[in-house]
Amino acid sequence: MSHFGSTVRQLREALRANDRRFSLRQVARRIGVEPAYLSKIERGVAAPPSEATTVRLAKELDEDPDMLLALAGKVSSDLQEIIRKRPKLFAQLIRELREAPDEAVFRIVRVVRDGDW
Amino acid sequence: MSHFGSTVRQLREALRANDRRFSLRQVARRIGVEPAYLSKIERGVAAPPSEATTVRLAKELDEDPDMLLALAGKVSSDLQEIIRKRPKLFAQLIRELREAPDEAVFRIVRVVRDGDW
DNA sequence: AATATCGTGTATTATGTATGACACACTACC
DNA sequence: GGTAGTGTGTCATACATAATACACGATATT
Repeated sequence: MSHFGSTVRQLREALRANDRRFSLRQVARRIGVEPAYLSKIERGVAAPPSEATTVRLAKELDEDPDMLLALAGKVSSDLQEIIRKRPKLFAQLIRELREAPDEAVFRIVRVVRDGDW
Repeated sequence: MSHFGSTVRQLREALRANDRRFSLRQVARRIGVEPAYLSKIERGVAAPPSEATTVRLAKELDEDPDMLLALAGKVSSDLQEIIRKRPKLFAQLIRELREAPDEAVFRIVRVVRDGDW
């Protein structure tokens, strides 16, 4: 469905071009899974791994964890927790922003970050 | 952990006070699950049900689905989908708003809803 | 009193999730 | 040309999720 596996493979191969420590086997070893499993994941034979494993993989490949989690069809559990604490409020906000252009959302982020409200 | 079951029971009993159609059995029947299962859920013997069942239950009890889903430890899949489409953007926004007061978040909702973006 | 309805206990099941173990063939290196 | 490293195929497993089926005793209704 979504190209989680192929994206991972692509990222890993790119790193590997400059550093032979990024073989499938060595990466698998560093993130703590069996090579056969990572192989299946990269080829889409196995579904994307758990959140924890996906995050370790993202860090290993120097990629944004939220990005990789999204490709895996997941949303980081810390974000979910924030939403669950005020479900009505955040549900409304997020649905309201569904179609808002990137720039508009980012403008809000900036306003909130700089904190002059 | 969280009182999903007891909340459901409380909501149902409240409705039942004025309408005997809100017995556990009849509610279970209307939302399409076995009475024994709903019984276990209300007592916390079984974990909260699936998202679909939780939403049917919320509607039956005239409660906000996002609220009940939150008590069930879940986040509505339609919200997750919105986030997954622009993970970095929404992740940043939500984390930025983690500690923001309700009123501040709601002000943003209002601006977005009414605003010219 | 008979009947219907109620909530619950126990046992069971189907499906999905997240992986590990081991063997094999290919390639690269010294 | 052996040794080490590589990716992959097959099989198995442990655990969680999401429920159903049936029986039973208590309560309410007519």
